[in-house]
Amino acid sequence: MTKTRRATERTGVKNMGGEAGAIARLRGALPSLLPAERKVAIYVLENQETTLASSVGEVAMGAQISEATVIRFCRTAGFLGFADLKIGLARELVNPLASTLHEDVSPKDDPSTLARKVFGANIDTLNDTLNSLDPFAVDKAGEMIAHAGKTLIIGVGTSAPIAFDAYTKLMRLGIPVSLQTDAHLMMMEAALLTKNDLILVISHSGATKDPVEAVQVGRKSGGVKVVSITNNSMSPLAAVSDVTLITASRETKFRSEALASRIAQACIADLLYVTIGLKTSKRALASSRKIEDVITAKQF
Amino acid sequence: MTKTRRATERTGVKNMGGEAGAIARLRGALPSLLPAERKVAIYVLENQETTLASSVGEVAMGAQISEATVIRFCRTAGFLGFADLKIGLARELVNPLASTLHEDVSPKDDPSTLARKVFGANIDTLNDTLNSLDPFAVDKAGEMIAHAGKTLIIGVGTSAPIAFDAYTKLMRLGIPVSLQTDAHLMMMEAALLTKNDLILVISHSGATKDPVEAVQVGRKSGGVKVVSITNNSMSPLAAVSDVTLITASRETKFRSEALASRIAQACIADLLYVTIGLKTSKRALASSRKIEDVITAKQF
DNA sequence: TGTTTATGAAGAAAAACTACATCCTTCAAG
DNA sequence: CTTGAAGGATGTAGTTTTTCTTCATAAACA
Repeated sequence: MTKTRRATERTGVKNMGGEAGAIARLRGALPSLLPAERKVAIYVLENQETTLASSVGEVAMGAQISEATVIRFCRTAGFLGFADLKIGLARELVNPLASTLHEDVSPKDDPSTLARKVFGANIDTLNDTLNSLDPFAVDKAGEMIAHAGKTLIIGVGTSAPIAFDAYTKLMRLGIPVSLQTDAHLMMMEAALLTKNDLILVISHSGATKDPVEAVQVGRKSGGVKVVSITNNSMSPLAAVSDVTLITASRETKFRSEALASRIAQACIADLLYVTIGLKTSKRALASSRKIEDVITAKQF
Repeated sequence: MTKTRRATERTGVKNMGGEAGAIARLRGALPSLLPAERKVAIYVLENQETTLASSVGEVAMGAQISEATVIRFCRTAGFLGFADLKIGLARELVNPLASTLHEDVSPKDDPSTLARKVFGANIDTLNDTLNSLDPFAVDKAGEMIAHAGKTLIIGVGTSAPIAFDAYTKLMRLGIPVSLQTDAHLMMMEAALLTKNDLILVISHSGATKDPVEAVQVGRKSGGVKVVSITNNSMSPLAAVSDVTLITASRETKFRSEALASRIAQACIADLLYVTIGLKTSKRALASSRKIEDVITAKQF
């Protein structure tokens, strides 16, 4: 017990099997370690791959100290034991195969490579979008939707599924929302909106005629607010929007740009959903509880 | 030696400590394993986190077989032993501690933090799904869809937008595909399918009555093939599917699990799209060129 | 010189692994 | 169809290896 207390005092590590990454924990513990223990830490940090394949005895030999010290070190650094340290280390060591290769796909790719490329491309798209996205624009959009009398979501073609997706999300929150993916109907509904209302437009290019025209109708007749999700900040759509949320995407041969950006559009919709949910949490929680009850009845 | 030879012959695994990812190796070995060994493989695949903290005895108990079988399995699957398997597994498992931001969102989060959390959660979901996804199942599904007489895509509720999304993608490839998100219509259309046809089902829980019933109708009346995208490998849906593609998702307070998995479902649809595109590249290229021409006419 | 603390040696405990016995399954001969 | 031999699959029990603990010794400091 005395020893345990000492170790804890020295390193300040509280919960074993702790919260920080293994390597960070090793480094962080370094200054407060006893000389013999520090030897272990240094050896492990310098021989990470080797350590994974070694036993306590081998590490002890490598670090020129006793086995007991290796074990003591593991505990001091906040691991449950030597095995735990190895597991923690392994989790951080990037699997060499996992590294993203985001060149284009090829018919020669085996299924596994293909999966990594496609998922990798989508992950890159999300990262790129996150980096270029203006969080305050999202916040403002959320605020506007949360306080709008009614929100009309529109999108045609490949953007229609995303509009649909956004609709199911906002609907869940219990806010007044409607969806139109038909060019004629969206224009009709837009014409009926007032200045308390809002149109949320999804359009990759931002240049598709139908949704832009619907927006213009809404603006002219009722003075509605407009939030758009698009890949093009210079587009006609952006020009008629109060808030524009921009996606970032790279085109590849088999996945046209429009396709790649959809995942980013969906993710922005997701972010809007969470943002609005937090702003209206009482209503949102009540709504999602009601929804869950109903859904359960629909299952086996 | 005899035993080692047998194992090698059965699995075709050559280099121990091998080159493929651990999870891929486990899955790849599955079909050629003995019944008792397969139990271990299934247990490990379904309890990856638990396995990392378990001893041979605990895994044996969990999989309801002997310790010896666990060890034998490790060798058959191409690992040096149980410890090696654990290390391999740890290397692939996304370190839950590494994505510190993954905790739940809070009303106190500023817009920027919120954006990072939501995008981060979605990126994690994609990573998790990629790690647990069986690429060969995707390949097989792609093959089946590419050669099917006709593919009916179904999904209700929150899965409907994803079904819609999958529809627009496959449609682009020029393959015969239809979409039904209405419970009655999907059942009617399913009843008309023949054994050359295929149903692609999207259902997060895999337990929603309507799509499963539609699949049963299709199976009974026409003997159609079934591919499903779901989060639950043990679901009623999986039980009636020829190929099941599994998403991985973690639930958080404001983003129910069903919502989190949608991005993974969309990404799998994306992967199917690319897979099929490569298999039918001539037709696919011709189709997308035609589509691009038409779309341009719809823009400013 | 006494006390505290760091370290290692040796042995206890636990885990991983092996050898073998038993129990199936299969298949061929009666 | 039955029987039994052969071979393979699996579990039991024992062996080896590895991890961890205890305690004695050595070093540091007062």
